[in-house]
Amino acid sequence: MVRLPTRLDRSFFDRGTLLVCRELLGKSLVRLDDRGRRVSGLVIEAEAYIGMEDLGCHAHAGRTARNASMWGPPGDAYVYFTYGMHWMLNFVTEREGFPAAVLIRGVAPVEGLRAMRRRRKGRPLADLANGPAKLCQAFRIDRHFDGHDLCQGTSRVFVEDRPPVPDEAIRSGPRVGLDPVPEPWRSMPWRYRIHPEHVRYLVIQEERDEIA
DNA sequence: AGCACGATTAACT
DNA sequence: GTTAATCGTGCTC
Repeated sequence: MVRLPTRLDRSFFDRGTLLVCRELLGKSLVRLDDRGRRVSGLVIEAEAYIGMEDLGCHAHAGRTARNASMWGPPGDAYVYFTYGMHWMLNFVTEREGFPAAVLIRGVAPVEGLRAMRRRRKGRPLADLANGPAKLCQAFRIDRHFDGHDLCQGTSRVFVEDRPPVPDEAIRSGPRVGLDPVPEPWRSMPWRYRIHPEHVRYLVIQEERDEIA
């Protein structure tokens, strides 16, 4: 029997951030455009940012207009602007009032490759969404989605369930880009990614819709 | 009002 | 390996 993919609901995100981060790997990030067309890809890399104690987390300096979404309910988006040109997509985790989120750092394109390539100025498949700012370009995600409820039925950005990825296919290590952050936060192994060989296998399962 | 910085990327040498 | 791009944000004056 064929099961239609189901959208992850709030209970998925209302758990420990490391668990959510780990389990987001292999799920499908979906973006619907204004005509209902799908751009999608499998989450292949993600990082956890957990609470005000975590000196690598934007929440550590307290709540501001920019990072307020992190204190919101699980399943909301936290989208912020950085380096004068880049947007970053996070999913808020844990109970409302506790600031934590998972940064989506990489996606393997599956649907809407043409739209992605247009938005990414004709770059090769491998460079379409293999970075936190790149995937926001490819999926056209910006401040419009900050504080947006991704679990609501009308959301144009959401995550669809997929089978769990086995532990053997997953690597973890220190988070990226935290050079000035003091230990132990700088070295916490809160970055998770799927081994490239297994990504290849998963994408084949998805039957990618267009020729590279 | 001014200023330093950034959970990055692309284009260099 | 290095570095410019580019600007919203948060902090200081």
